[in-house]
Amino acid sequence: MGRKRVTLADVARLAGLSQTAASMILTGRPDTRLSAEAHARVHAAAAELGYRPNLAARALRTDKTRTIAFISDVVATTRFANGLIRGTLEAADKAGHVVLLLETGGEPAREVQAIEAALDRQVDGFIFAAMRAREVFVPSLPAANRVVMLNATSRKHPVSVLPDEFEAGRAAIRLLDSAGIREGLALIGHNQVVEEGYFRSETVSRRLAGIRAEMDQRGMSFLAEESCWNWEAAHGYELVKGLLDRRVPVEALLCLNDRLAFGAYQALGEAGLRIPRDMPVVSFDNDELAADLRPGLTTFALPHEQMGQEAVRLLLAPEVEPFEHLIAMTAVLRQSLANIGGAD
Amino acid sequence: MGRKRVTLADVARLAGLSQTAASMILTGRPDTRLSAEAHARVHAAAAELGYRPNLAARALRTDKTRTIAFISDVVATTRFANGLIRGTLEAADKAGHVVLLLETGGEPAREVQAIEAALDRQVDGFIFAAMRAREVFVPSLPAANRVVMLNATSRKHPVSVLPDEFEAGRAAIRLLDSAGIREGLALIGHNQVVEEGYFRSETVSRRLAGIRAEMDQRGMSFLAEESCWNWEAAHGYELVKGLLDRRVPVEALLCLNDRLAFGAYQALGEAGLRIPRDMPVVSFDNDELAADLRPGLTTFALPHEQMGQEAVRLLLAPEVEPFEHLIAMTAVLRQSLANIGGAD
DNA sequence: ATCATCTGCTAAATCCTTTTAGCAATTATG
DNA sequence: CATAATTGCTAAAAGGATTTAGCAGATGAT
Repeated sequence: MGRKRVTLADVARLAGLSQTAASMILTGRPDTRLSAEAHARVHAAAAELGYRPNLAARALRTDKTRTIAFISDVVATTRFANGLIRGTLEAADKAGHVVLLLETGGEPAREVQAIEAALDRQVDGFIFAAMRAREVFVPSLPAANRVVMLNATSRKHPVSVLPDEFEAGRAAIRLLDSAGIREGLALIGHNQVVEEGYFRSETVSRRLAGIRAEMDQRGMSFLAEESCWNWEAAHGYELVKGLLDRRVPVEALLCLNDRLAFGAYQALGEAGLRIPRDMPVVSFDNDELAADLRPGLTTFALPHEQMGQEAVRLLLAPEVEPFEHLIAMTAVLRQSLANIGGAD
Repeated sequence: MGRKRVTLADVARLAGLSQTAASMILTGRPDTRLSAEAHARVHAAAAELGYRPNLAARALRTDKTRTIAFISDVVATTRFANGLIRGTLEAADKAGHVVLLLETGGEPAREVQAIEAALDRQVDGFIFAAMRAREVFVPSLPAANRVVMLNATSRKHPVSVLPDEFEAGRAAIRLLDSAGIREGLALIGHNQVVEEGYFRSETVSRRLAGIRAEMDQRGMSFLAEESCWNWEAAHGYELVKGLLDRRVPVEALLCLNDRLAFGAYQALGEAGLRIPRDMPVVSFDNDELAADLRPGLTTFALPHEQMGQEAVRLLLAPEVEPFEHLIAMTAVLRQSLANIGGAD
């Protein structure tokens, strides 16, 4: 009940040594000359009393808090956040750190507030995460602070972690080709503006660039490129329905994300077309719903969890190359593409 | 560059007053007798220097950190987490607090670790969140700590925030009845064990209890109750396909969650049945996918965001009734149920 | 024997606030 | 007019760690 917190002084007293000695021993200083016996006594005393250092006091002295700030634009609307946060949490935990979660809604004013709140608490580093990979405005920070951009890029802060979209684009084409699909392929969700990288997603433009590069190399080309602004299920439905209504002789779909693919499934279902027999479908993201679709959707997974882990690793590493760190997107093979040995 | 952090002493010096005065003025103490002029000078000095208090120092002195710990079993697997976290973040932000996010995977050892990490950082309160509402084991905490259970219950900690599942169950039946559906109704996802509340979900058993209570009152009963253990899309598919194969003359489906409903859609689609004309569907959760289904799924929304907000409110309120605080689940009307003025 | 070096340890300062106790001058009270 | 109360403010302690500077005794070098 009324027992006060155990302090270092208590430990020192029980061990019969000075606070200095206790501190040095417990923090594991390297070149101290304290005896083995002193070490043993201090550790024993700490264990006996259940000593836990007061981190506020330590922070006051050392300016280190073993806390990292995760500042994201939106946790809310997107299920993508989960993986990034989970990976971050996991890696932080392993490194004995803890995560302060802050959300800005992408509004500069709230970004400034969030940064100040984090600075006030003397976090050891910042992870700025965007839910759609893009160039993010980051208000200026005292130079000493370490920053990693997660699923985002920034002029000021060159260390960033991104999915390897270009390579995924290439791999998707290779996968289709190796399944015997070289013609009659429709691209669902092409968007000129996105492709040029002006808006929304830095990386999705690379996804497309990878697709086109690999197709060029193999002498392939799209039979149709259906374009839309947003990439929701409803848009996928409309685009594919349009294709079918116009009787374009499409033989396979490459959807730019899983929600578009979901919409495509709906349109194909209504038209009585079977996947993959009548129409194989390949997509990107590995959204949760990809596994729930019937048949399961073959898709290239955004490696969010690994990205979160990598961000923490970079943040805490003694030194780091100031580059983009690309994480591979692996194919998740399901039944929407036939002739391929499938896994879950 | 090399400029050090501005401290309270700097502010006091510039204002020509003592640190004590500066502290009292900036923390807005009520009954101090400092002159209006002193107030003005201190505020001016603080503004001029861009003073921000060192929260570590303050925490050391006051034991308050304006930080709350959000300890959850799983952020990962479930999209439900988003709403809870977002609501928490929002309300915390409004109250000038910040959120430490910790994940335990439901493992007691990690729970203990997470609590210690949070205690070490002197958080002002704990929110324990479970992704499926249930009784959660919480390792013992120093009695002084405030605790709110979010989407969870605990013997030790009586303040909890839960969705009002019972009432939602009743409302679902009322909604079906008012749409003219009184017979031929099938329940998808019934599960004896869940209903008795032994496992997984404290609240889903109430959902069922509400359904049954309202049906009894109206003299209604189910034509079929299809039971399964897990509530994934695949199970919904199997159950509904089974019903159709057995030619049970079902006229409407009440699914216990949206993923089951998703599976039901798939089975109905394959059988060539139209929703809602041939088969209306009503469900629970308002999962993200409910809006993306065709037709849109009418469902009772889990009010996760409000729940998160309420949890913070309760945590920071001066005093609180040690009860369950139930948050209403509102109907989201879409096209899967006809004869009802539909929204969105 | 003398001086330097090493060994094993500690006293005290420091980080930055908040808070307690109290001082000196002024005003009110009997 | 003496005493009490009020006003407006400050010095110093406290909170719990880390770190700097340095002490006393033992050992080694010359």
